[in-house]
Amino acid sequence: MRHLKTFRLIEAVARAGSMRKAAGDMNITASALVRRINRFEKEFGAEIFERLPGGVRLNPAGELVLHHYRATRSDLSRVQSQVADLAGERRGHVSIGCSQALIPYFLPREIARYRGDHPGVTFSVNVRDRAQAEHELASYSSDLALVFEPVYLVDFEVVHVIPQTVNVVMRADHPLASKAELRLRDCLDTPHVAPSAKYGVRHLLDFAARRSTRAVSPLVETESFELIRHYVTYENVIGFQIPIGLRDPGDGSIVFRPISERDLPPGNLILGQMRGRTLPVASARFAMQLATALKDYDAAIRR
Amino acid sequence: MRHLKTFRLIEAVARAGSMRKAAGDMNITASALVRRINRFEKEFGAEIFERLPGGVRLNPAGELVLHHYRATRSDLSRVQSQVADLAGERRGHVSIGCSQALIPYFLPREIARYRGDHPGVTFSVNVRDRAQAEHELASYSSDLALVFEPVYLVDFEVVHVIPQTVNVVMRADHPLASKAELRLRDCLDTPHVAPSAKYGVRHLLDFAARRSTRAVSPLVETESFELIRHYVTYENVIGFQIPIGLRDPGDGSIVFRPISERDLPPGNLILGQMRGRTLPVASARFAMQLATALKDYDAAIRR
DNA sequence: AAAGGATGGTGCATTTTTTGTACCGCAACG
DNA sequence: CGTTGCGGTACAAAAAATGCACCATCCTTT
Repeated sequence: MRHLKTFRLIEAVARAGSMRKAAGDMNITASALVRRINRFEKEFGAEIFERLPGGVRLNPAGELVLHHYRATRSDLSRVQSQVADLAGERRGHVSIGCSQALIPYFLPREIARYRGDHPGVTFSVNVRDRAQAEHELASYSSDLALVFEPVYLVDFEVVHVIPQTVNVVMRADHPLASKAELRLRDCLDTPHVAPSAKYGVRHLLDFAARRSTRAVSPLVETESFELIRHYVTYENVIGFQIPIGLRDPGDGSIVFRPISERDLPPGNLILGQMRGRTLPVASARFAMQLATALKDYDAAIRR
Repeated sequence: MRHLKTFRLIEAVARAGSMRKAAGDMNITASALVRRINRFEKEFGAEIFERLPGGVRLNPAGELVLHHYRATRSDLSRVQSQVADLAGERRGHVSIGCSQALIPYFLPREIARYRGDHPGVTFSVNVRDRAQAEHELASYSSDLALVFEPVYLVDFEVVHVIPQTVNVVMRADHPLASKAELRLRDCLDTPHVAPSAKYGVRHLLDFAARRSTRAVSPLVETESFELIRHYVTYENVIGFQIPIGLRDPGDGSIVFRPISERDLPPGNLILGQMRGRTLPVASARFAMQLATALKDYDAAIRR
């Protein structure tokens, strides 16, 4: 779409922080770019950039314009995919920002299942912490977010939610493995590995620990749940993860046990989108599939 | 905004039903227009118009594109007015589609009051029946609708609602003028003037009459409530209108009496906008003012 | 303090894009 | 069976966007 070229340039300038750099990025001359920007500002009726010594920066008006542009672009591609859909082509693209727990089992299975029905649809899947995931929805960088314990920004709209109890992960020969359900104090008294503060699991643990005037003091703190899952097989300590990110290998190499709800209320695993946005058909349909899959999963682990 | 020129052309073609006519309307050559449309369809990836012998017509994909364009244009002008607002200029434009009852007293007063605070803001006010008013919201032709007994299309979002009882309008020397409240049967037994079927007042009357196996049989049927209001001063018959469109002149030339709620439930006077749309600042602010004005008005006529 | 380098901005020639003119093939209509 | 109006196209003219060389300004470095 040629019409939107100026907006792409504006976006490039905002990103680069300098017209000359942006010109280089977009393979045009600085002069051409400067004139486009200036002409746009004149037509628009207001300046979009602050001119600073050493570069430019978006002013508040520019932020609004950029947001408008992103909304427009997203809506146009929605229209395109909708048209392709009614032409029977069933193509499109779905982009998801999600928590790490969804990466190993849940999302791959669901994506594969969806692509089984609609081979023309492509996906981008990116791991994001809960704040990032919501921010990317607001900037139209993602269509969907599937995150544990989101921070609930204003533009976040819940599509589906299931509760998830934090589980302890450990080797089968760990002393705590014999119990069916663990108390929080047992976990805190035992050497443990934990995710860093920006993750929902840690947030719940910290909150519950504070309530009993205790503290989470991990011997290894990491941003990677994959590391946690593997670390407990190398040193006989415990880790934490939510059930949807876990699967019993069956060989007893690792087991997982829920933490009692008396100590730690279940957190919410939430599928969300940007408030008020009409998603492209493919994303909307995939969101529906995810919602029912989450519902079925939740029903399954409760029986 | 030059970028949106192609869309304006598409709109013109859709309206004219023919490329050559549209080219004339837009003061360009048919060939230029044809190429723009064709190039757009190629870039967009689908045809937008059906080519018929004798002209063209939007296909479903084209309807989607046109809708996208209108949404984009509306959002851009919203951004512009928002920018103007944060620059302290307080200018903008508000367009309203409303029922006739709002024309003589309520809207002029509210608009004048608003313009007292914000002289830079301009208005368009158009009388529309309830179906039209809602349709114009959906096509971004109006920002707000203020209608009696709307038909409630899917995209209609209620901002504020107050009940309004249908009143009988007549001269002070009419036999029915002596009663404080009228029964429906008295009205139907008396020669009466009524609005045509597409208006909410008539809809309520018809509905109530059917319930008592009667019928509204007006001796004059009109689309103009102004005519009704004046007609009853020339021939001693009764007419109908809702209170917000009436004001006691004080000289006894006309009086109005409510129809008993036992016979005719109050209808709803509703302020609405398009669902999910972010209005320009001026329109949003005026909508808030209207909402409180309606609330105050309703409280006043109840005491 | 002077020099150097990077920034946004501008005049002018050049290239790319868009438009206008003239024309074609086609279908409906009288 | 020609006429009329339709969408579509080749080619030249007009218009717009771009690239190049250059300027004034500011900050950093020497």
